[in-house]
Amino acid sequence: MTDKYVTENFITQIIDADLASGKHTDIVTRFPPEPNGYLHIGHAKSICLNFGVAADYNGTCHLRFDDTNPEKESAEYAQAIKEDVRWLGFDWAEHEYNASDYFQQLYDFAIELINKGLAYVDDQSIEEIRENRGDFNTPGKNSPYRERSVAENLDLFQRMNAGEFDDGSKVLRAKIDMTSGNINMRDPVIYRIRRMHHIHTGDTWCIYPMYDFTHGISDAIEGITHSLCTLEFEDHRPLYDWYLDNISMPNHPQQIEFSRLNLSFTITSKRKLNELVENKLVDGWDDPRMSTLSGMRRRGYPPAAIREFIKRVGVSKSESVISMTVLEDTLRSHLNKVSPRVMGVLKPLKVVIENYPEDKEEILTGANHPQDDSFGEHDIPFGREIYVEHSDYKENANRKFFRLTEGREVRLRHAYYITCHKAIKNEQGDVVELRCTYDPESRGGTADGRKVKGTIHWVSAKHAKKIEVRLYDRLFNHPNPAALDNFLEAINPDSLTILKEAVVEPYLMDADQEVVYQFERNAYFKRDKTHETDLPVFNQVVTMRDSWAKLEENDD
RNA sequence: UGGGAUGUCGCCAAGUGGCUAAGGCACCAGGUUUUGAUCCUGGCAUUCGCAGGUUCGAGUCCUGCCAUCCCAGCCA
Repeated sequence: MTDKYVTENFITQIIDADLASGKHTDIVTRFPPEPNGYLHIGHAKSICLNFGVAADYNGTCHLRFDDTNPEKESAEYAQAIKEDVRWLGFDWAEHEYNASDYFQQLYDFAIELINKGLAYVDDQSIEEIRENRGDFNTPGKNSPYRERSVAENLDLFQRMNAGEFDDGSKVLRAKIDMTSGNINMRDPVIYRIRRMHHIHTGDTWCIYPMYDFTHGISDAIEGITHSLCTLEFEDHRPLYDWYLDNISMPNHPQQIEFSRLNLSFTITSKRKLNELVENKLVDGWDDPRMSTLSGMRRRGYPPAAIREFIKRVGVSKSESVISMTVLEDTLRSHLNKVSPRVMGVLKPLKVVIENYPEDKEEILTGANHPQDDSFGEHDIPFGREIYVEHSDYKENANRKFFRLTEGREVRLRHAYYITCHKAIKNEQGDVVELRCTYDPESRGGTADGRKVKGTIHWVSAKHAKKIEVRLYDRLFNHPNPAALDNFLEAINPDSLTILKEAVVEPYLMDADQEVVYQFERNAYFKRDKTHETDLPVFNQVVTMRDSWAKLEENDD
């Protein structure tokens, strides 16, 4: 059960019923992006659902580019989409298609509709068509060209295709019902004239089919059994069905709609994401704060964690906004199991251990994972001078603060007990160094049974490797930025913090740079390969849960 | 105002007329712990948008109302 991609939901119930009734024996789904932008977390839901359902039912999932509008599409986007889908962990094998592969068949089906008297060429202008479509309260008016003969429509449509008419001067429309309550059924446009170079068909066509006409027929051609899409297409379904019912097509896929994924404090609108990039509010489409798959990849989100997140969220028809904490918890619980531990100090404070010999050096060992021995262990150099986290010292600490303060003993992780005796301040009064002593007998821990509550992380000053660390917070301060008049006003000015003084133990720099490491007591980090400066850059994936911070907050 | 949909705990989400309304996140309280992490234990909806009705029995069926979302591209 747990090895499935998708938990039971209303869609899998439909599939189960279709399998039980014998309507289908093999399940075929499809992920149909338009190659006009980058994929984001919302697409991840569709990808995981379509590919996941196919995998769970031992079926097939096609990747189909919905490239019916050459105006907005590019091969670069298509390439990026393929990379993202693969990265998420899915494989369409040989089933990569384009809606444009079917342009000839689509054209022939349009001819069939004309021959059946179900489609006509309309000469009305775009404004007239809009005008005559009516609105929610007013039924539409039939086009004056609606009753043209089949022969005339055939002639005109063929000439549209031959390039005899200007862009926008004519369209092919389905003859359905201009008074329908469903505006999609008020003689929808099937083909428009648009002289534009297409990423796959080049200049062979000057007429392009519309989404509604193309999608269902493409599904049917490919033998898709269940065509899963988002809620806003619900009232397109009658049209999807109408086209398939009125052409010579034996199979009829079932369109099923589910609700989009919305994540609190984030944005998933192509237009708005683009605005962030254009206005240089982020460092490109793959900025680690972006909700794009490329951004999450660069941030260090493991694909398996994203899949798990989508699985946890479930599939339904109710509009929902998933709390960011669900994503964070999924990330943490995944990372906790797979991340090797390492010590890194983000904001270093020097500690001199006065009773540790000047020239002495020791190699200690630390487990790579506290609960899983199979991760092994690694060497950690120790010496007289070390760095500890600045926040692990507090001048006036209460009893609940079990870290460094004058006279208090703490444990250095994987090392000795030290006791702080004195804090050295600079002229401004900032603490710049701590003088401590260590207990040589305390290595390994238990010593004489003293109770030492606090254990802090550290890095040997002599062996420390400097790195740049980038901490990320939510990009927006508002739980639903998309709902704002101007979402840019909700931008969190502190979404990125760059730390250039951070140090890590040498082991990290020798280890695999592809994996996400836990800097103990801090957060999970992954090496940024894309935009490095003079120092190695590490991106914060997600922080650890911090009940101390919560405690402090509640005390205030 | 027409058409389509949705309303179960702060956020998701099971539930398909019959034992005490799953589970996750969040939150709260405790325990273990060389990460204030992890892990473990316990708490957290007398009630399912509201009001009626059917039934021995309703979150599940019926009626009415209310709220929210989507639709008037030659976009997808």
